[in-house]
Amino acid sequence: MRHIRTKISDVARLAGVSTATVSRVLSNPAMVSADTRAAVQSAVAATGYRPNMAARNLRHRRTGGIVALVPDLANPFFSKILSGIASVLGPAGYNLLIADTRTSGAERLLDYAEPSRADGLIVLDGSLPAEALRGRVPLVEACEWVPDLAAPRVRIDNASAAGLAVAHLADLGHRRIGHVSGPAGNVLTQARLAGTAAALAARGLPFPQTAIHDGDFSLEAGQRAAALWLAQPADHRPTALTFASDAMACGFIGAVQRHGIRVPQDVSVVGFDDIELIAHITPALTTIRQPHAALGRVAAQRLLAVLAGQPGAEDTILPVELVIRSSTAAPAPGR
Amino acid sequence: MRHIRTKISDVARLAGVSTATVSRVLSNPAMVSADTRAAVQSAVAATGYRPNMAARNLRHRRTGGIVALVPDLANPFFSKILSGIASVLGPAGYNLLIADTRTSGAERLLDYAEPSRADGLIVLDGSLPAEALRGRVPLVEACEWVPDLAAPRVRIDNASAAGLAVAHLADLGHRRIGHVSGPAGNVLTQARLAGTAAALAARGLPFPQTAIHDGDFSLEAGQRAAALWLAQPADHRPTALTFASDAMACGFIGAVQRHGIRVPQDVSVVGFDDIELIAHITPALTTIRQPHAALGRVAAQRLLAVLAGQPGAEDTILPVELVIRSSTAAPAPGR
DNA sequence: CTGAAAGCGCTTACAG
DNA sequence: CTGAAAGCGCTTACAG
Repeated sequence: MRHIRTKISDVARLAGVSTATVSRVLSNPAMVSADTRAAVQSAVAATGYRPNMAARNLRHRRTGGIVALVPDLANPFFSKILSGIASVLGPAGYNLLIADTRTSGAERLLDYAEPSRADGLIVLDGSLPAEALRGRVPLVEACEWVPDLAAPRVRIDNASAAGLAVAHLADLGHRRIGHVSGPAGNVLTQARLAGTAAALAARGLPFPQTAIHDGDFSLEAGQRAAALWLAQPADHRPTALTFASDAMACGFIGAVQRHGIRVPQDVSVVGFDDIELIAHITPALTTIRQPHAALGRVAAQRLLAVLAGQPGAEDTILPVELVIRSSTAAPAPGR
Repeated sequence: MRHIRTKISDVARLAGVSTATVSRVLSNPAMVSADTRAAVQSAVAATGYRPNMAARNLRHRRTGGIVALVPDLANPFFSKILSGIASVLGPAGYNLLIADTRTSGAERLLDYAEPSRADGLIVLDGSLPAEALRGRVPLVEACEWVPDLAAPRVRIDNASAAGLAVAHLADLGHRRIGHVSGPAGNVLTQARLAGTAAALAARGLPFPQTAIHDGDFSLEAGQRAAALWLAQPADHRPTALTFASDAMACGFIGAVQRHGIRVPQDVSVVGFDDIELIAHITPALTTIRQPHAALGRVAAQRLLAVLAGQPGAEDTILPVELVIRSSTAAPAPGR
């Protein structure tokens, strides 16, 4: 089925020129006279020749590949980001390699940061060890970031985004506002929690420990938060909650609804991310929209700039947006 | 920041052996005497040497990469499949390259099917041109398939899966059952539509043109189907609908709920896929569960088998499961 | 068990 | 404008 691959020497023989000339026609046609060029081009067409990338890369000391290090490929949150990355890397002539940092061990992580594996790295996992990444292949961080790693970061302002959600609820008249956080140790968790606390403090609203539920971004964490919330006395528990992810907000809403609680009449909910389905559930979720595709695109563009020798050290902060839908309302009178 | 990469000759010099010996210690240590091996290993450790993949691949005439051709990376449907693929490719020593067939042109498609680019292909897009893929790199098809392309396929039995949904609704007592299909021309659309028609016919139930809505798997298509369904007279329209995707089912439910229609009291809905959120919305969606991660894993395993020289021509059919939740019930009396 | 040498398929100074 | 030659960094028959 598969025939022997034609190589540059086959084309050279057919065109009656040297391999050097064939190579020049392919990479820098203007260097070659029109006649020779035409002869080579027809030989290329006749043989269906396509250059061997491994050989070309070896010669150029590059790989043509960029690795995206994803914390959890199975999480749909990353699909639009990866799509954004792919949309700029492809046209720029780079391959997109994807590695799931959770399933691949630390040893493989080092492999990915090898110059012979990839020309650059897009790091989407802030929990990676800085020392494994430092001083290796050029990289940019997107969404999350590794605390002690100096690299261009493309991200949102998580603290003020979280503040936006709080402000919206406070404006509606809520006084007891709770927060369901991301996983402990995650950089986003800390930033969003801090932003929540700051926004609450700025309005003179309380933020006791009991108003904070430890989550992990998952649907199940939202369900667990619902169980805890339901267990609190109705006149003490928060009348509104902000969540560090839409998935958790969704898990919470589903769980409380099964207990006869109405959203937003009995409790207001604000998510975080603006994943796709969330606008179509009932109630449609009020949330903080992250520019998923843009985060991926801009991260890829910045990496390309670094590879082209224009680092530009500052972080790129992309804007978020509060999307008000139907899961938030003024608190019930008397609450 | 980055120092010159150490290469095999550096290690050889330090260990006082030839590059051939270093190479042997790395790839086939048993070939080398214990003393030499130890000397080489400590030289490797001292220099932090890691082999250059491009060179090794060139010599081996392989790339170490597998390309997954995805119809739309932004669609979260693929995240678990890709995760399954990555979980077997990584440990097997392959890189996973991802290409979005919608954003990359036909020319780039040919590039991906180049032996110098990838050792194999996992095709997740049935709308690709067979001739571009034929006679090139080894490949397997997963989920979807290209009609005229002979290759191992890893998929579900879409027709009987669709039949499962119909049978469930018929068992509940529904007589007017509709279907919202996938995009025209898609192989899954055809199989699921045929399975729906066959199951309906087997039970002597009607399946008029008016009971079929043309969808495209998207949330918006579900909304459009809702508008059409709402426009039909209540005593004529289907009392239950099966959908070719959960996203469409979700769009439908959201839209009809906003019009005061209750699911499942006023209309029963069965989705297809079992994506993550769907169990947490209200009502929780009854659906056909596809084994997403397993589809990816098995596809990768079959490709590995092909690359190892054990093709095994038949398709692998993975089982599906009807997951009954809360979006289906007996039709209202008198309907 | 080990080394010298050829070669994987390209590209690019260096001459001419 | 074009060719001969070296070399990118490995691996593997082939000798010994």
